[in-house]
Amino acid sequence: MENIAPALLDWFYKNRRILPFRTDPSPYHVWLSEIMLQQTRVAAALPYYERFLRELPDIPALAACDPEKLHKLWEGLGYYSRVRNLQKAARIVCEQYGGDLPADYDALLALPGIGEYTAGAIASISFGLAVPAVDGNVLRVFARLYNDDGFITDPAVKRLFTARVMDHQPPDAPGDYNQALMELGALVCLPGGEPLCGQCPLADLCAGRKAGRARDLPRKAVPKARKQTEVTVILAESPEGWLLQQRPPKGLLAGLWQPLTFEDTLLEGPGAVRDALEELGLDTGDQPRPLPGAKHIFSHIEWHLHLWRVQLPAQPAPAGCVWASCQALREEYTLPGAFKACKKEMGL
DNA sequence: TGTCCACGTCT
DNA sequence: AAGACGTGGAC
Repeated sequence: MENIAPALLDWFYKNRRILPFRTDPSPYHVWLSEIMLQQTRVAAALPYYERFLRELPDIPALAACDPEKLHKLWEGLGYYSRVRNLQKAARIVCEQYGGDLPADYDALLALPGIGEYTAGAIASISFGLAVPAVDGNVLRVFARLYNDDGFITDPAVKRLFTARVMDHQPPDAPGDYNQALMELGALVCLPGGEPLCGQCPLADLCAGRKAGRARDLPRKAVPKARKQTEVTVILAESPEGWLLQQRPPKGLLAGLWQPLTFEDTLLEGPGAVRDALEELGLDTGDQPRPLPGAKHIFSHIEWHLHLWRVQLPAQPAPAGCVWASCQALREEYTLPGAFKACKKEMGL
């Protein structure tokens, strides 16, 4: 196939979006933006990006940040391990590389939270190294360009596509080329529905378009059904504030805070709720009152939330729990989006 | 309402 | 190799 880079780069220089991490593509800026943009849309990530850099303008500041504050800066973005790995990596960078990211693909790849895609993005965009940066956009563009039926969820298919990406990469502009492919996927070679082939600089070269199959590509495996889970949440209030507990350090929503939550558990009726409170050694007060249910969908689990509200007398918080005022809840404790309905009920 | 985006990284 | 890991917005 004819080399796509000339037409692609020409299009990119005329049509690319002005984004903050492009205005100053320092290694730290590109790193942070790429981590934030994993599984997250540009529009959703931008306000987080600006605030994060205001609070933590460089890698040493990130390394030194209080982990609880770090969670707070990420609250609402999801995949919280991303920000924990970001800090782990920042500390390694400070200890091993004097606070600057290494200009080396393999060294980047070895850092926590940096996989093939992110290592390639930083190496090519910030350091000008001739390596690939293949994300979902690029896989879609190449599935169509080559009219390739392979499942892009298959690692072997990804390797083949990556080799093709490198076949077209100009040695003097690897970063622009990688970004141009992603930008084309984001603005023109759109997922689902109808790609905007009329605006595509590669339309004449595109085998998928020629075959009338662009909209059917890429192919991917059928996703597994989500596990359905019943979850009971008790919003317990005392004169000291709301009762919060911290989640375990591993697994789903690790280390984040929540109201009293019983996963895989359906407490039926106020009697069962009161028993659960007494089980924790709490002095129960008024009769627990049921609230409207709620649903939260994770990528792999569906929570059916059963909410209760109860007023308790002033007393010490059980082990692993705290009483938190609304202000403390806003400023210090990170509650994941799964508890959106609870936050509303608690006046947050 | 349900599906897709959303391969990204770690285990 | 395959499952774990969040969220919100478009359609």
